[in-house]
Amino acid sequence: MGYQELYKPRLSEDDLYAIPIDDFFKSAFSVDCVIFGYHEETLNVLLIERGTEPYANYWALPGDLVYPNEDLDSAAIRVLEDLTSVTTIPIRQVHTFGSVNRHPLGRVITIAYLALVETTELQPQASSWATQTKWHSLKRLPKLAFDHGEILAGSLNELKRMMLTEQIWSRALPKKFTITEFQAVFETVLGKKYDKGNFRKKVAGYKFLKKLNESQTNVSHRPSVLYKFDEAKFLTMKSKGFSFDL
Amino acid sequence: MGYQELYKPRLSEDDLYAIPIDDFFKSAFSVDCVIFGYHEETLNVLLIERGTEPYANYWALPGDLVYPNEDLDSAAIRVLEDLTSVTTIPIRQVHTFGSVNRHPLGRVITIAYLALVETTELQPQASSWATQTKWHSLKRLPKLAFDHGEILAGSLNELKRMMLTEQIWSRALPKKFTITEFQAVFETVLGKKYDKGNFRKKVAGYKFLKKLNESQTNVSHRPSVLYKFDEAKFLTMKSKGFSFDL
DNA sequence: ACACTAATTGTAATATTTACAAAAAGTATT
DNA sequence: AATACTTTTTGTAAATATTACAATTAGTGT
Repeated sequence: MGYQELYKPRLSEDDLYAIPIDDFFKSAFSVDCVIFGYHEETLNVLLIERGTEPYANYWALPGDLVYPNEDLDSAAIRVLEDLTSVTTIPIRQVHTFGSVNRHPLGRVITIAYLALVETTELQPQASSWATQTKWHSLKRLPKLAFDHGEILAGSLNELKRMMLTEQIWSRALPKKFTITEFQAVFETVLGKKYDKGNFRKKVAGYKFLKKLNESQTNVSHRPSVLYKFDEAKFLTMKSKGFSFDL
Repeated sequence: MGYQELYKPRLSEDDLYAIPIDDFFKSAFSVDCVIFGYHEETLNVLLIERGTEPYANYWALPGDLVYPNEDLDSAAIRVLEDLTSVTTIPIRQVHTFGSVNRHPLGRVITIAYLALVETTELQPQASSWATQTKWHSLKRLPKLAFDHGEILAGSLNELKRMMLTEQIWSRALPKKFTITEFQAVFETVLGKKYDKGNFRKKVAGYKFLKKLNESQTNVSHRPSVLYKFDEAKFLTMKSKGFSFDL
């Protein structure tokens, strides 16, 4: 009995018990990293150009197969570094994509991870089998390899959700930032505009935004006071159910 | 070179290219279903007793290996039915758990799915290698097989999140329900209490809760007006960013 | 000193939330 | 039939929060 016949989606109980357990262990899984980059009111995503089959010369999310003795989270960090030299950014699991025919070489499901960073904080450099790595504006995307278009779309939705409940926005800003900059990140990612006076009043009161005794310099207008993010306070509030209501 | 040596988490580029691609295709994946059941202010979870190794005689989430030509979502539905005879409930992917040593037979990552239903709407019946299936109160849980304790804990958090953004609560209620019943589902799952007058005023205005020309009968107090859920209206509002603010 | 720009504060009109209290609509009991 | 009882449903006043702007402030550049 060939595979196609044996592994039809619904098996009778007898068929089920007839499959040797080892026959299940013929699949692989990969991780794909959706690295969003924010800079000056625009949102980008970090892509690589594939230098190897399948989908050679296509643009793709940085991703690769997971080693048999490697945890998923570690794999995502490792793969990202292998392909783009990007390191030490916090990534979060988003969703697992597992259509039967999504990969031409066999059954490969992929676990998507995402991050949001300040575009200029990273120095991506292609390595391993990636021939290029480049930030792409979300407004002009090339055709992507595999089902990466779908993965990207799903991850963008998840990013929007996380903006309101997680501290994921914090890496899109410098260590010290103004309320105006803070507002711009939310406006860009969520695609909404807010009144600046009202936004400030709502947000400047949060304990996790710590006002510093410092202001902008060299701006040709009233300099803005700088704030920094107090992650510990944020996590306390989050554990009590905090989320942004913007 | 043995596996343990070859597949150390960080390989040099030369090592990487030395691994034959087929060596990656030695893993398997499973799905695990976290079926929460709500009934009269208590929350349960549906467990099976395993009749087979590994973890024979342990209680576990209904779950099993995915066939090589089976989509993940289909697999979750199929496995749930195979083990518990439960069918036609909507399930949602939650998270993928992939620690290297989580499964004694080899590298198996598992994709967790969850659902929330009215406990009495299901007639679970053990079948296949499940020897029993039973609702367990979340307050008194047995020791679970594999990492299912962790999966359950994570899924409960996800359930709470989904209560505010998805229509997942709708299956915990009968077709026609009172605002008081609606409130009790939220109170139970989220573990909070709300003022009944204020809750009603906030919620009864939502377009997706359609007031019927019907009331409770045979209750020894003022009978409550019945409502039904208009899913289409909910989905419209959701696509515009609606979420409960409770 | 004055113009210019964006940050920051102020404000009045609305709208919402909160904590209760009161009324309503049934059944059960006297 | 009247009264008690229970939970639903409506009402309300005080406190808060939101909204849409306007005015003020604190710098730089001319």
